[in-house]
Amino acid sequence: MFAMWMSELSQRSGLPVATIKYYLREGLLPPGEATGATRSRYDDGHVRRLRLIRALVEVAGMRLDEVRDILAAVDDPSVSLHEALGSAHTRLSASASGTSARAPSAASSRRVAALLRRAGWKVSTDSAHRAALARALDALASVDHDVSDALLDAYVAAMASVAEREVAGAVSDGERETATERAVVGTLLLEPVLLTIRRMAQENASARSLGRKRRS
Amino acid sequence: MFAMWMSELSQRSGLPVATIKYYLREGLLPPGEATGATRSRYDDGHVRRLRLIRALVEVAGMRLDEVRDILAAVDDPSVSLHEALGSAHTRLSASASGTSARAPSAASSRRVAALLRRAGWKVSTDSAHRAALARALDALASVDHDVSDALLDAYVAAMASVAEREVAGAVSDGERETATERAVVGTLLLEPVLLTIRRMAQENASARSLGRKRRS
DNA sequence: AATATTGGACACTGGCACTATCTAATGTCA
DNA sequence: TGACATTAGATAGTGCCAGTGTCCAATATT
Repeated sequence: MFAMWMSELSQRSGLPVATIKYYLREGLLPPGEATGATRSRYDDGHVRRLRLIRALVEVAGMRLDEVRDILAAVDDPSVSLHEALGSAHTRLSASASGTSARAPSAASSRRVAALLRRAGWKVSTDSAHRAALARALDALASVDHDVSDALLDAYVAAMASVAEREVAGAVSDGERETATERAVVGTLLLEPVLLTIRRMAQENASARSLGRKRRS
Repeated sequence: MFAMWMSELSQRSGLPVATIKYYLREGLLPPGEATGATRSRYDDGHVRRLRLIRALVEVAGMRLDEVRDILAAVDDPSVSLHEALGSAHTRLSASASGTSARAPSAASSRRVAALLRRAGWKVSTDSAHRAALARALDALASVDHDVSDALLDAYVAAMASVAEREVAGAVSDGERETATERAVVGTLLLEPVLLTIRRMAQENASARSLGRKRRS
């Protein structure tokens, strides 16, 4: 447990003092141990927390209030991980920036239910994910791009095979972090990794098919 | 080609007139056909365009300037699809909100190159995706959550299998839209679908494993 | 004792995505 | 033909977010 003052915390985290104070005010960073009226000691846990905040904001594209919710769940074991992730998920589909999250259509909700039934997955009925997926399908439909069940099933199969390995990797390294924090990181920070690999797969596929077509 | 005035465009799209004017100003929506100094005719292409904009913003979480770049690429065939998607991708990793996109570490860049070599994928050397993936890996490392090659390979395998079906679905329906628009929609609007299914897979997996553990 | 740092409070900034107001020109209907 | 509504275009204002900056009084440090 490396102890340090504010200025060193700022240097180690690479963030301005003013920003760290702001995160303290917003409840994103727990206060240091006060050693008087004008001084507090911070430790490497604070450094780690700041790095996590920045990663969540910069890599996962989360807003600070979402980050706060996630971190609260990481710290408080009485909040279920899935509740926290569910609320964080709202971001991607709908209430992105004030848009009142309209309810998904009944048709899409039924499609999601059928999908989960085919997959044999156990996903709680009131999970935010169900609504999020249904709304995403509605959005696709609104631009005349209905998704086939075949593609959805392909996604399900792909994610099922990947989820196993993700769970396996989650217990690999040491135990410096809590299990919940590892789960959060594994869920949120790996999203851009998966998405980028998907785009590469598409670039590869389209380059390949264009290559075939354009053979002079 | 349904022709209409501004008020009807507003009603059909569900957006306030002021917002539509704003999109016109910002170059997100092409101007209508002017029939005088104070009147223009719009058609259902404008309605479709507005729906696409809202879907990109609400579902894919894009900013308006990114949407503009994407739409410019959709309209102007001289801009390559991959360039447009590459620039849109920058969002997810780094310059999310002003943070100057620092360069990825050499180690991560090498890892990405090795990954692509193993996969046998053809991804252009200066593709934004390479840097994006390397930066995402750096972020993971910064929170002590290094990703195993095994997991990355699993992602590659999963996305390779999925990309085929995506390309197959891209030519299904009619030809009301341009090929580029379909590709954009297929890439961007399906991301939340994939991500949500991944979270469901994790919820299912964790519920299952907790169930095993907690068997009283 | 002189100087530097800090916690805490508060005000201010810049970017984004709208929203509102205004004007002059133009449709529309009685 | 005249009263009324609508619209393009220009400009200004709003609310939210994520910081930044400034001040002050209370310590540390030298």
